[in-house]
Amino acid sequence: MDTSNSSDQSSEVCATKGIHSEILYSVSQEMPDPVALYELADLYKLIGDSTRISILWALSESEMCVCDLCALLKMKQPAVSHQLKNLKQARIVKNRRDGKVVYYSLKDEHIRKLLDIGMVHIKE
Amino acid sequence: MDTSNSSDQSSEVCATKGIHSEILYSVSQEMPDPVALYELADLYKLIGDSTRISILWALSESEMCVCDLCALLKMKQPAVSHQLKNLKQARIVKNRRDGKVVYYSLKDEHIRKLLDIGMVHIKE
DNA sequence: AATTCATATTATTATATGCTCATATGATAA
DNA sequence: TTATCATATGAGCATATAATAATATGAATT
Repeated sequence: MDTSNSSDQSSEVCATKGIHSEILYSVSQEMPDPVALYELADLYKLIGDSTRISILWALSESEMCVCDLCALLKMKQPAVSHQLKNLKQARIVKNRRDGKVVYYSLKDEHIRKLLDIGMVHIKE
Repeated sequence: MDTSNSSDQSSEVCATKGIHSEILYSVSQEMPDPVALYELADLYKLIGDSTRISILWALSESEMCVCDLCALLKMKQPAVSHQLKNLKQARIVKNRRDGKVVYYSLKDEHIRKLLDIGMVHIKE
C-alpha cells in the first residue's frame, strides 16, 4: 500500500508531527540505548585525532617507549604523554615500566581492525 | 655497561637522541603517509560524535527524512541538518529530494561495519 | 503570486580539546 | 644524598566544534 518514490497521503508527509511513523517506530526499535551510543562515540572520538591515531598505528607495529614515540611523531614529550594518558584511560593502551623507561603497547586487537577498515574506506 | 634484566646495550637507553633506533626505524617504515593518517583521523572524528553516530545508526536501518531524524533524536532541525551536512561533505551519506522532503541514506556499508566493530569493543 | 511546509544556511555563543611551558614524580647512578 | 634522565602532570592559551536563534531557499498548493 505504501510507495517508494512518489507521494502518498497517510503518514507520508512530514506535517511537523505526522512524519513517517512506521519507519520511525521500526528504526527506534533498532537503536542501541543512548549510553552505548555515547560510549561508541567516545571511542571513535578518541581514535579521531591524528596524533592519537599515529600513536596507535605505531603501537600496532611494536611496543614503544614515550621517547621513541616523540621521535617518531616529531612531537614534544608532554604532548605525547597527554595523549597516551587519554588512550590509557580509555583502556586502549597499556604500559609497563622498565627502570626509567615506560613502554606502551596496544591492549587488544580491535583497534587495529578499526584502523584497517577505516583505511580501506579512505583508499576507496 | 649493561643495565637491568632484559636490557641489551646499544640502542637500549633513551639518551634524548639515542633511543631504540632499530624499532624506531622499522616502525617508521610501516607508518602510512601523514596525509592518509589525517584523513583517517577525520573519518573517525566524524563518527566520533553521539549525534552523528545516532544518525548513522538510524540510516543504516532505513532511509529517513530530516524530520524523521529530528523526531528520533529529539533534536532541533537545524542541529540535525548541520550534522547531515557534515556527513554529506564527508561522502558518508547521500540524499535525494522528493517534493519538499529530503531523504538521507548511507552511501556505503563500510560505516556500518565500523559501527559494529566499535560496538563489539564497547561491549567487551 | 502568495502561502505553507521541509530543509538549509548564517552568525553567534558556549564548550571541548590539543598543545605549550613549567614543574613534579619516579627511578637510576655517582 | 645529589644529580640526571624519562615520563607525568597542571595551568593557560588558542582553536575547533556543536547547538541555538533567526533567516533564507526551494518546492508544492491555493
